[in-house]
Amino acid sequence: MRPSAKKIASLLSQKGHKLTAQRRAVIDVVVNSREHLAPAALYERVRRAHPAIGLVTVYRTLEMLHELGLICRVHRGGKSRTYTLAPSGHHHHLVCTECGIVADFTDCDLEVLQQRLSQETGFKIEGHLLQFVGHCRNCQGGT
Amino acid sequence: MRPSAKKIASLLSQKGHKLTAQRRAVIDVVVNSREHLAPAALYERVRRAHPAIGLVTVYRTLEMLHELGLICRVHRGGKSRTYTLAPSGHHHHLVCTECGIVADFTDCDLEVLQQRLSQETGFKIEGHLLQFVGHCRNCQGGT
DNA sequence: CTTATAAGTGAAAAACATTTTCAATTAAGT
DNA sequence: ACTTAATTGAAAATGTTTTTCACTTATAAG
Repeated sequence: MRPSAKKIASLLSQKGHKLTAQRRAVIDVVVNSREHLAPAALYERVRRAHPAIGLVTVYRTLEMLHELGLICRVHRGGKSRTYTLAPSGHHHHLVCTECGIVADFTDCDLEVLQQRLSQETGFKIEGHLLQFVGHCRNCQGGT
Repeated sequence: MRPSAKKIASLLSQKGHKLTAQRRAVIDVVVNSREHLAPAALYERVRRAHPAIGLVTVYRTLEMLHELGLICRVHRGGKSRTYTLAPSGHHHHLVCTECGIVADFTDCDLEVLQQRLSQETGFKIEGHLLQFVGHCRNCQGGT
């Protein structure tokens, strides 16, 4: 179940952050978007409800929400980051290289591999990034 | 076995590209570096052998080698790309978030997962990105 | 309800990595 | 050697993200 804007706002203030109109506006957009959005795209949408907001504030708010684990960030090849509401817990992505749509999935079964790598390399492994790329149903016909 | 500079150079000209001093210099650095290097870092090293080279040329050469599949590119969280000589075939990375060092590994066993996802989502999956992050042996003590 | 103040804001500038442009240079085939 | 299309490098353009700093405001205390 996706968290509501109210829930996120209240978590924010519990953590000692102020609840400004700008932050509410950013949270609203994130909560009401199914897609992964880049800061610039989010900024456009937020402006509809709050025309005076600055792009900087959007960046800052997204970073903050990300640090609190409330939204999730995906890096897409050098271009820009995208953010989306964090589904509860650990998950991964399936990205369409044609249209950029992102599907989520949750199970990955990497513990065994992780443990072996940890032993072999001496790394203390703290996380992983798993992402499949391909073409979504809609983009399979075309050139 | 890692390909030699000669081998790469000859592949380049086979593909109809000119063999310039600048390209040779970039190839030499890539072949002689064990690490994954960002274009700027590569540029610094190439300048030792070829002081007049431009950063643009380094970018262009890396892009070209990458398109030919001769070197491999890693995206590291929004910052910059890094390049390294392509080990033969499929492989993945283990990145230290402290010092940025990258270790490679080759086996990932994702076929089963991939097939299931493909069925569930309708995606035609063409590849995947698997990367572990953590702290390497040297960076585990510090703050 | 005021007040104090630390947190938050936005415009502009800085900081980056990367790409584009374009005139000058050069590798490689004839 | 000659020709020419590919390549180069400086500078400018682009695009994203961060920093700076003077101004504003949410929130807690009185």
